[in-house]
Amino acid sequence: MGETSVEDAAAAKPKPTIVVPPRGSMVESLFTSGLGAMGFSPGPMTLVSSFFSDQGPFSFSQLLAGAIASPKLRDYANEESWGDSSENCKTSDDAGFKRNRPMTLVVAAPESLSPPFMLPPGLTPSGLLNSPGFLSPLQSPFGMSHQQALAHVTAQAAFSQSYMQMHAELQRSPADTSTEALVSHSSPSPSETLTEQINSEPRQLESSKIESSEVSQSDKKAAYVTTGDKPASDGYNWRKYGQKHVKASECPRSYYKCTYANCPVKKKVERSHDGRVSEIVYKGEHNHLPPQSNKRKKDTSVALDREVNNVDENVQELQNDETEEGPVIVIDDENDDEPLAKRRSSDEGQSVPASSHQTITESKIVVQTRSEVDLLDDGYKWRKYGQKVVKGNPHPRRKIQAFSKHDVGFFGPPVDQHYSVVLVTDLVVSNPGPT
DNA sequence: TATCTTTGACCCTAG
DNA sequence: GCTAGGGTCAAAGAT
Repeated sequence: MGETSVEDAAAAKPKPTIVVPPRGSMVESLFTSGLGAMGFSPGPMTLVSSFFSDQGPFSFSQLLAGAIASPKLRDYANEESWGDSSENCKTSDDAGFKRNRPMTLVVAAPESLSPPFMLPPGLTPSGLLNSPGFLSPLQSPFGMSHQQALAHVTAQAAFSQSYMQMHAELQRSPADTSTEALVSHSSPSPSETLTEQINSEPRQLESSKIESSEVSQSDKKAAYVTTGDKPASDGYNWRKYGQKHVKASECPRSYYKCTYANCPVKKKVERSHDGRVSEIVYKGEHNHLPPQSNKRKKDTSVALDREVNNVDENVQELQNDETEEGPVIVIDDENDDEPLAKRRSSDEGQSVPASSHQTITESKIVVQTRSEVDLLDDGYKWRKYGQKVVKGNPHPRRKIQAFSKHDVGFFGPPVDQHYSVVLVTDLVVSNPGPT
């Protein structure tokens, strides 16, 4: 991922904002009360894209922008007075929006789409991205890194927006605002509904995949990225064929192949030093149904179950790390034609069928925060590994790195003492599974 | 004995 | 053409 492109992305577009409101309950209650009871059963991208179906075909990026730009949502934000003001959030004229917003979470939208979009209250970015209500790794069959989760945040936001449209009269509930409330909800949340949908029937998966394919027509890359996946329950058998330390990550990376005959699917699993899974990257598409019985080897099951447990632990810890004030986060999703990573020609041939449903976009997420980068409240710890003066930017750029794939340019405070941080990651819109 | 994991070496690609 | 880095192979060891 080129640093230049990150600079371009940061410099080219003004970043409208999404705001993390103070701890509240309404949207949270949306996620906890569940949409499943409403009888929804399309795939996740169907759900998201259907909200904007009357506006023509959209890429995932556009969907995200659409969520951000929703006037309904803005109206709702005004009504609820979730946040107080910030100069960085002067992307709309809604004074009410500015009134009560605390530290802000800002997600960028295309230039023409400026109204901010409110995220569920009561969640800091880290908690938000890792809460079960947002397709937690345990619930999602393919999980996501926190940057990828950012994209899901906006997708979920679009989802909640639609929900709010359908329930305009929904009253504000005094629900528990604690993270535990999100964890222990009994009825399926919208995200759960989505996840269950993905998990359920191959036929439904087919539908989901088609939707995701439609959503990301412009994407040219294949392979899907997951984090904190639930390997033990992904239904497939894997054989480890390699492990390596990669420079981009402090975590050792393990390589797995699907053991099914002639199945081209591979996955990479990265673990942190303490053995926790930090990222799982799938590549290719299964050409078979998942094994129905417990045919997996005992060792594999044990190892993978351990991964699942680790991911659970991670969610808990990140939630515990939450603070009241969240950073300003800007999502700038760009679908460029840059190669995702070096790929061997043999891989390209086997893993990217012409009709591949797997899509991936290289996403740049700009985070604005009042805090120093080391304190960036996204639930992860960062280390500085470089600093340089960037042409056209009076502030030195500090480079920080988290687990892997997150190349970050860090700018000085541009406005109102907010720092801009560009996260570069692989945003996934995909539904792995049998065909 | 079979299967799986480990790990060093090799291959390929990008810069 | 060289080098660095990621991905894969395959022999050896472990279970």
